[in-house]
Amino acid sequence: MTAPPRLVRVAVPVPLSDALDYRWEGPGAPPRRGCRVRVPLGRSERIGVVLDHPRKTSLPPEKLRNVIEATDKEPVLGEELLRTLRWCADYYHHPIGEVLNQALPVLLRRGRSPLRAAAGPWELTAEGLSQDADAVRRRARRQAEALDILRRSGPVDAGELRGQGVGAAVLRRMNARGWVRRRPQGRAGAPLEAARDTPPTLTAEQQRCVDAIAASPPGYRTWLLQGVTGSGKTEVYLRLIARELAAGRQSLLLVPEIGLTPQLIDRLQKRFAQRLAVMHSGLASGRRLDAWQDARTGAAKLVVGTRSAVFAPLANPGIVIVDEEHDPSYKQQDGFRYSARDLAVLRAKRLDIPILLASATPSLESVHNADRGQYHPLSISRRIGTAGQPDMRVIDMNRHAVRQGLSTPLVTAIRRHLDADCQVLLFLNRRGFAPVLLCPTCGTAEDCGRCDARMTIHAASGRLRCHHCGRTHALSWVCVACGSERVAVGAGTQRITGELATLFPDARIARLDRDAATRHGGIDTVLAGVERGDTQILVGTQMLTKGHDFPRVTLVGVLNADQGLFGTDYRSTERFAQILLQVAGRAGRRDRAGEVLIQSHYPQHPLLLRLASQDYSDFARMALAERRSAGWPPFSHLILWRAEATRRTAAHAFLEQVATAARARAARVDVLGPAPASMERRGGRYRAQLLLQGRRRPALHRLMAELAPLVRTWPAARRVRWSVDVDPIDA
DNA sequence: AGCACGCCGACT
DNA sequence: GTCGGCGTGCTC
Repeated sequence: MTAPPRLVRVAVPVPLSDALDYRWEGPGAPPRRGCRVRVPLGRSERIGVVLDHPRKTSLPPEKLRNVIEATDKEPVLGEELLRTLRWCADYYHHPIGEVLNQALPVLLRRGRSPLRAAAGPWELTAEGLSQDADAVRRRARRQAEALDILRRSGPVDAGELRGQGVGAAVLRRMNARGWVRRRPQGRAGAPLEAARDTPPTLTAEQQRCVDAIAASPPGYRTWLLQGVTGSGKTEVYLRLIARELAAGRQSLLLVPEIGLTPQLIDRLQKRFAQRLAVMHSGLASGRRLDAWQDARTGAAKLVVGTRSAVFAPLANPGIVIVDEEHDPSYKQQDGFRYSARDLAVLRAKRLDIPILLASATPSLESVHNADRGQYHPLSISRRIGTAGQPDMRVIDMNRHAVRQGLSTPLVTAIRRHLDADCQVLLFLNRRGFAPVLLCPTCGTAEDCGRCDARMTIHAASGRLRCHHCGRTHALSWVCVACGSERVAVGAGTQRITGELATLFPDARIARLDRDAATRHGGIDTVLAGVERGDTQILVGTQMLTKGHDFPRVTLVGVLNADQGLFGTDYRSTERFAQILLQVAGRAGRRDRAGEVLIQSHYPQHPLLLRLASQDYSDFARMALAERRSAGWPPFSHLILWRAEATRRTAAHAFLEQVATAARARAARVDVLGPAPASMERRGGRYRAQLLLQGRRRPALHRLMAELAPLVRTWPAARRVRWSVDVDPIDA
């Protein structure tokens, strides 16, 4: 009688729907759920996470392979996260191994120890101390130097050692020999600093929000805070975080993009310096692991991060806060397409703690959830200070002279505000000099050869660039077709900036868009210039809309509102309203009254008229009524299959196959398409999509639970690039 | 996704 | 005669 094999079910980071079974033959008990293991896969090895210890497997015994080694003694993923991630794999119909992988910092994915990441100083071990430096010197000069330094000065930071000629590779080798080790160090527990700012007195409305949450019974509850721009939502977060700190609990604060919210991070640091862990994709992998570890151990009492921080391990969570909850950057747009906002709510529910979703312009889903009693509404309707709501007006572009995208009334207003020593913000959602290079003689525009799009003129570099695939080439004003001289049609931020320079030769003008942000010193430099008051006119794209507080801006100009008025997908109205009100909210803060001017050729457009009142709730009610009558989310649910291939037919044929399989199984699910994507050709690939729409989620997910694993086994699925998008935000 | 195997063109 | 193109198939 041989004992039955001890089995472990391992989620391996490959696009297979299910976890794989392995045999555990190692000494001792098999690793626990949530521990990483190194396993053979085909001819290579992977790091996977143990999900289960099945009694038996359906796999023929000869195919069962052994776990190579246990990577962890303690689970890297706790029960709560494991369950949540399992749920994610099911809900988003994404391979479990890839979902788990995504939730781990990259160093852990590669098998590193979570503990060894501690970026403490290096020190000698007893073994290292006993080495004869001179004997070592003959074979390894650098190692001998390291021995000398560490013997002389005790623990030394890696940076310091590098300065003295001892690189990371040398230390790694010595570490492998057991001569040196990294002294563990609590990174978030940096020297305690006194709070450097004094909390301001709350307004009555702010206080009501804090009190409502504080007074509610402990446990899960979703609060939806709708607070107009400039109403001091951040201070509400800070008070809630402080409450949790006092109770010894952690707070998780999600923000759309760290790079665009330096002011928020700055405020958090000033108030909670010693207990803050910041998590975002821009961090070096070591720092990221540090932050992850600090969150996990509880050393960090406040975890702030972008989308991926929703998977932060939390030792002792007390509250979750999602800032600008409507922001599209909470939705991952490739691979495992999760919504961090939705998952934050799910996690809070599982952790049984309150969650606050906040925005001046909440998503219609959240408004709807508040309307039907799922979420508890809170609101702040008044701004801090005496400024009040800005005055908003639409400029009829058909009735006024326009030069390079700037109408006479707007130019007059800019002059007036500059004369009053105030700042001006101009919003134009279009980078570059001009969006079209047109030949007036033969009427042809220069297209990107790889996308269904025009090339954008970037005058500064003298090049043409496609904003969709990044392709660029030299700019020639001579028409390739007929030899005539071509012209730049339309205006981007560069052109506007140039035009302003001629109109206001003495004004200090800056530009904030992706191009400007990546080139000189970045966003920070531009923002600092505006904050200091050096910059008088700031021209920018969407970046302007992301929560900056510019106290001296009194005029906001929206240069081309029409771009947003005629979107194609069901969400474009909502998106436009959010962008418009967010950018308008930059006008006038504290004690300065604001003015917003919107340039449009359709001044009577009902959406513009409605938004001019700046009553977002009123807009949301109307938009939800439209969604209801059209049967769009949140009154139905969507799952979008996308496919792209170098040949148009391949993408289409694949989705046609999916559609056929779906229709054969669909009960109470509408299968719409396949249809070409909104920009069919992009980067030389043809893109198509197939939409599954259902009144109720369970029917949709039952269908997908069968369909997705099935499709993954199709050979055809290997020949096109495809993905599944549950709750797409651009369908 | 990797990574092999496997069968057809230009080169040490 | 081989190196290597990517189609096909599999991974516990």
